[in-house]
Amino acid sequence: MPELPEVETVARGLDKRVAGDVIESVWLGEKPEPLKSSATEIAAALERARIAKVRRVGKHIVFDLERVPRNGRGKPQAHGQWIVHLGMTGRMQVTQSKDELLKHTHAVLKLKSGRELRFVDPRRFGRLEVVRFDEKSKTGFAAPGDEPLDSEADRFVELFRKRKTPIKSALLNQKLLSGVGNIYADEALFRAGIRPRRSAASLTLVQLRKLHGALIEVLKEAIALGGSSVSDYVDADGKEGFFQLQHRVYGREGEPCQVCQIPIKRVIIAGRSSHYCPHCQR
DNA sequence: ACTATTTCCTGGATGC
DNA sequence: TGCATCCAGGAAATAG
Repeated sequence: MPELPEVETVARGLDKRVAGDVIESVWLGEKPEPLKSSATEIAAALERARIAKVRRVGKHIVFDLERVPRNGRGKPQAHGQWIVHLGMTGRMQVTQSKDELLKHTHAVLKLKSGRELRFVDPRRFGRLEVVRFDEKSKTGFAAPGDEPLDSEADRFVELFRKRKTPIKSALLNQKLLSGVGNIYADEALFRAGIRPRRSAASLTLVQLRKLHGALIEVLKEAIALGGSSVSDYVDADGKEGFFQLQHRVYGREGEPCQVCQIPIKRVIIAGRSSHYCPHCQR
């Protein structure tokens, strides 16, 4: 499941491989498509655009697009952005055009280098959209919440301290922080020693600060290992991540806690599996 | 203004 | 072996 560390890994891989390349043509799959923008809008924004940069914003992959003047001279102009959300099973591939098309391929971009950039998503939870710049506005895509890795402790505390909802739900709320999903919410709560059902408002300042530190720590460690491969996540090179081996609670229901040996519990909060140690987390 | 619940979607796992 | 059912979950939509 692509959360912040997985999307960061994919975006870095894509930037390394396709930045500087030019999109020559776009194919989009049959309806119903996982599109937020219309197919026409997407094709119009992408065709003949140069990929200046690929980066992550929240759980979104942002392709910064430029247009090169028709005569080939003059500076490329910032033109718009292509936003890809991988959902649960979404995947970006950089392939040769002769490579076999995977089932559930919803978008194929032909690149000037002869390669293709493909979006594959069996479960169709992913989303594609474009943001086009004009003379007046070059406001790019912005995630609804704060970037977890850039968040300051004081700001983090302020975001959460008045919420009555369980801290687990608050961590998953993209309007507060953008990028945290089920795995890293559970892992951060374990590291901070906080039970997922505790209401955010009931936590002390010390606990909230500890959670802030734990979240940044676990996200950074996960990025360093290329993210977590559970179900079918792979990066832009088709390689799996390794952070799933470091999970201390997620997906470990019934296994002994690595700290106290008490079995890890699993409960449902806000419709999501939540894993925790009943002894270490209070 | 918040918070909680439902819905979307398909492959893989499980049960009888 | 085969068929039905359940489950995973991000975020938008809906309801309270």
